[in-house]
Amino acid sequence: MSATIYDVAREAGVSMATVSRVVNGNPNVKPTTRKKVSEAIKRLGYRPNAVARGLASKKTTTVGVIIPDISSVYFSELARGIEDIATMYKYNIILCNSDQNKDKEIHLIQTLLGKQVDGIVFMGGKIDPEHIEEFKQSNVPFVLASTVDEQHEIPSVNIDYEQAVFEVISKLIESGNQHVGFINGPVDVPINGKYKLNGYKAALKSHHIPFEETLVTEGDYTYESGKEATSQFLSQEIKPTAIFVDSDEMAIGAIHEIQDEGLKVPEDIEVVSSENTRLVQMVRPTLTSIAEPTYDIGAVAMRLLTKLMNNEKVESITVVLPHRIDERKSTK
Amino acid sequence: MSATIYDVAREAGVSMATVSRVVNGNPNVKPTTRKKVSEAIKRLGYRPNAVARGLASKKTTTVGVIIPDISSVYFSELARGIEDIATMYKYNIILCNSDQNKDKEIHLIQTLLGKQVDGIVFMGGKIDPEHIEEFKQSNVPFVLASTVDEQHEIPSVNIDYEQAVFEVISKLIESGNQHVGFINGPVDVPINGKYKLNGYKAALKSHHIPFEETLVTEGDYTYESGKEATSQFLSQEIKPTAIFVDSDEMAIGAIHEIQDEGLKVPEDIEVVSSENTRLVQMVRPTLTSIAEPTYDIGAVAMRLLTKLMNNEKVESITVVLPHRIDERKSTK
DNA sequence: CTGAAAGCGCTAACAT
DNA sequence: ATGTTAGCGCTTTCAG
Repeated sequence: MSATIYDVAREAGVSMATVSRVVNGNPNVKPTTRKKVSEAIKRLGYRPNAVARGLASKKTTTVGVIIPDISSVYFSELARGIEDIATMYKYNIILCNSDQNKDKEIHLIQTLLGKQVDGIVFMGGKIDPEHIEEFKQSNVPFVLASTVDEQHEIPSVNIDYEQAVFEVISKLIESGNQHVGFINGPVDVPINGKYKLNGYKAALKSHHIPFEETLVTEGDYTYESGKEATSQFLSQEIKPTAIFVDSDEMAIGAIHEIQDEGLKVPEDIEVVSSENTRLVQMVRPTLTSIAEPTYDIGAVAMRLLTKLMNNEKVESITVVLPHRIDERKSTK
Repeated sequence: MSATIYDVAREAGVSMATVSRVVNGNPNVKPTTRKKVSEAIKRLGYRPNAVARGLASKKTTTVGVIIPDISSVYFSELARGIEDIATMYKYNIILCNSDQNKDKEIHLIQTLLGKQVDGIVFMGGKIDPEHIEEFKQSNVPFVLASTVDEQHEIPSVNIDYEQAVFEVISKLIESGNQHVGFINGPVDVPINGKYKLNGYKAALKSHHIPFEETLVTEGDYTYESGKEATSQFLSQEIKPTAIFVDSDEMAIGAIHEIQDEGLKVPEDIEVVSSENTRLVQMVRPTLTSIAEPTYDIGAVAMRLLTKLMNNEKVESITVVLPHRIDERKSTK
């Protein structure tokens, strides 16, 4: 067995309260006794038991992170942002994959709360009343990262997806494209089905271009689905001369499908993507993309959570990070 | 405050011991009392406090995962394998990025042990005596994933890197390449500097080809470093006609550099990669690669850890998973 | 089948 | 500046 605070106290000839004080850096300890205790600690190889500490103090310095899929490039960059800031503030993270499945999500929240995490960063698709209920019932703060709560009740960190898509589509139209295709992500998640789609429609409208049902489709973020959607576009009567794709992986699929059909990007068809992961550099032509600050979304979300856990004042519960559009070789 | 086991006991008119039994599925409870307790639990919205349970039982059902960088495609796939199996066995994981920095690694181990994790999956570069010391001092099991301990003292899950590289290089030689380049990962990690390099040299030797210093170089796994290393190769007197690259991202860099120089893959230069992540499908030509079962390494490592935590018998402490070579369009 | 009671290792008043 | 003393919420003998 490893040494306990009691062993250290005995070894150093002081009470456990004093040991606790030096372990926790409490200044009310005479330097000489501090030294005595420190030596006893070293001699015994004492390491504080965080579980006991958590039970007594009701703080675990651990936060829960619920993420759809850590093996996705996009989410793993987000996760890295979260973890870096967590580390900076001395928190550890319990990482859970939800696969965007609501039952799993609810179950994970329960498990994490049972483990007494001090807060939770949640990434998911659709937030519905059942989620909100869980968030509110719990007595620890939640922050949504890259996930929107349409009611703006829950703290969240995002970019303005609608605006970003509006800009991209407008640019494409203004540079002469009358038929702009849109390969969206699953539309049951509001970011896609609502905000991004709205941005797309708004851009068309403001340029007096009629909305064409067949130019909008849905993929599942895989390379293959991007390829298939593009294949469908190319076989239609109304073919797009530019395609906006909701993920880098799908966008690479789109480019390859276009090239496989003997067409050129961007000469024949322009392609714009939406995540700006490292992948954009790894395809020829390199991908123009909405530059979503993925890492930063995670980092800012975690930072916001630390404030909430600390009962610090926060200016705004809903933070919207700026985005850019990084132009590369897949557009003219 | 949320309800405690004591509240439930009172509500149900039983002792806390009985509540504990029903919560833990102990069969020694009369069905009627079980029912009474279950109802009280539901009524009060009772949720067991895992921290208290952990303190009393000395088990946290949480394992630590130390990983170089979760945002890397390779490691995030490994992590997903770990997490899936952990979930299957009712464990949660505390995920920590080490950046392959030894001081951080040691510090993380300390932190995780302080949090009383039941076991640790460790991924890193070089395992040296200081690590081994930590592993042995602790009283919880460790498993190395995709990380070799040259002494075979610590349980680990890997593929046979030396053999895999031997096969790849042999194939390349046998199909007519006299000059095979090798862009390795950082050689201070034994998997690269020792095993993979040995495999490379052994293949040359068995085909009576002299080792050529300038055909072996080192990258840092980034796209850019793959491109640079290749550029260097192409400017040399002795140019490779085939290149084996230690990561998909670097391999894509290599392909692009070759193409940017007006050469063709595989006609002028063949390229083989080594991770077989999803990236291999996302480049043209698609990448021939050593198929390392990344997800499985994580999954098997976690499974091994569960056995160790459970004091189950394990056939072998050192598991070597099979690998394949998946041929695609970047080789003839 | 159920209850009583003693901790698990630590923090946090409250004393001194 | 240091010690005493309750718990924190649960598991786990040990009785009965």
